[in-house]
Amino acid sequence: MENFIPEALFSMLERRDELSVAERKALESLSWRQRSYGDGDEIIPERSEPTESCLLVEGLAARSRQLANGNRQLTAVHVPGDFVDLHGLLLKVMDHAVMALAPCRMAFAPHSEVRRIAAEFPHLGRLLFMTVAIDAAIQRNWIACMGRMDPLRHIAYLVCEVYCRLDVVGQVKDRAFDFPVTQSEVADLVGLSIVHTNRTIQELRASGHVTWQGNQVIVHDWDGLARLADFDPTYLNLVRRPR
Amino acid sequence: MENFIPEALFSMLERRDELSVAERKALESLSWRQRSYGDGDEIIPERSEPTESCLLVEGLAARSRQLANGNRQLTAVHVPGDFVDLHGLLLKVMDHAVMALAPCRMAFAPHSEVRRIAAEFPHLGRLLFMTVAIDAAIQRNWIACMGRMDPLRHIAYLVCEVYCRLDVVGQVKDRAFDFPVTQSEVADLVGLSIVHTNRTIQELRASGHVTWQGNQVIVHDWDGLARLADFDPTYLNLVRRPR
DNA sequence: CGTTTAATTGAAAAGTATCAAAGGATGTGG
DNA sequence: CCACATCCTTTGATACTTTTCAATTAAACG
Repeated sequence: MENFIPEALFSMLERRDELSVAERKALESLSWRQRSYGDGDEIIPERSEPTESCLLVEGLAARSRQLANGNRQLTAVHVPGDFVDLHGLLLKVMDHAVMALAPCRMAFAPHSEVRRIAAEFPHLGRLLFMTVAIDAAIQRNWIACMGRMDPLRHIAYLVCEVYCRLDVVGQVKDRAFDFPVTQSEVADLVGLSIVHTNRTIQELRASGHVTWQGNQVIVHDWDGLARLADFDPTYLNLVRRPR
Repeated sequence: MENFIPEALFSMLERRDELSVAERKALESLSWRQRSYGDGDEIIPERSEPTESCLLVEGLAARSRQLANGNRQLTAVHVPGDFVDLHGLLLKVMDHAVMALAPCRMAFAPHSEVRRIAAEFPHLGRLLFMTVAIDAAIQRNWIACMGRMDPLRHIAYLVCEVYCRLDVVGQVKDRAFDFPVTQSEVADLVGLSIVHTNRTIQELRASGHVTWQGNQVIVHDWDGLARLADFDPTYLNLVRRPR
């Protein structure tokens, strides 16, 4: 893939710290390989041992864990700009799968090269690993949502988070964004049954803070929604500062 | 603190990869500062901006998130050897607190020095950031437990995980370990009410796989317990290989 | 030995899952 | 353009799980 420029990754990182020209060039210099996936496709299988890190360029993806009882839990959502598989670089064996929630374009770069630029540019390396730490922070919040929030607030929180993360990469227009997931997928995100998820989404609509029809979500009243969900974006680290 | 040797950290890392002499020396050379905490003490406050990373040397700690509705959710347990606050190095502002679940001894090292050795020894840096990725993997599993497992399996899973992690640092003897947490804390770990947690622990005892009296947990039938919890330790990355 | 904290129990209320079915939207082939 | 199939959303009713409230018992501590 000649001359692939990971723009969304730049947005994601530069929202948190400054990237030097050399660092940008280093990221561009990786031998990126691009590939597209259809809705529901498996991007990285559970138990596989990837040799490339992958970056979500376009679309929406999720981490998925299949349980013995047949249930599925989605443990993370990924938006364009997310370096989805740095985890695999550090951990070797996938303990979960990565799947496309919608048609996706992914860009892959060899672990060896990522390791090399991380060693050569320690600050860039820290920024890359920071994205892993941000993923961890997001997951901690999900744990809190699942354990101690009622379904209405939990789903409201999900909307707030996705809104903020999509906004970073310019995918929110006029307080609206595209969220191409079925209610069954939302159920697997929040850990509820489909029926209860449906009723909760209706309740959220009735609260008046959002319109959520088909794949489009419009946030009419951000402050009210954030208050409802007790949403504090600190954990997303949307502050530009030396790291 | 002259000549502090982070033995538990060595065990933790060497269980995953080989440490060179230079890397060990680099870790020993940090200007460690040690401090003790009592049961329930706050080690790192929410919203603080730590300038030191902290390592749990002895005791048991947890990450804690306080919600607006007054509820508390514990999002991680930490055992000796865990570099609890690398997150703070990468993320700057704490989005949660770290607290002592039992009397703890912590060792602190300045972020600047940790950054320096990570840059100077890229492989060691990767291993340190690997611990963040392992924390993330653990949290993903917690999400799956909370969302899609019934309480009995969830608590069984917690026992399996703590067992494995304490075993890495030599804290399991004769299939038994010390687990100095109240049922109210277990409730905040798994996201259930105290009453239901109590009943579930009784159910777990009745299954015959474990004895859990006071602070001592004895696992009589590891295979049975792991089968009950659908526990697969892959995500703990307990395999020694180049990373 | 009294005081406090933690563990345990019972019963009622609230929340959630499951089952079964009915609408709605979309896409295909005739 | 219609008939049909498919997938998703929505609804109602019932069974089950979990929380909450209110006590009681047990253990730890000065």
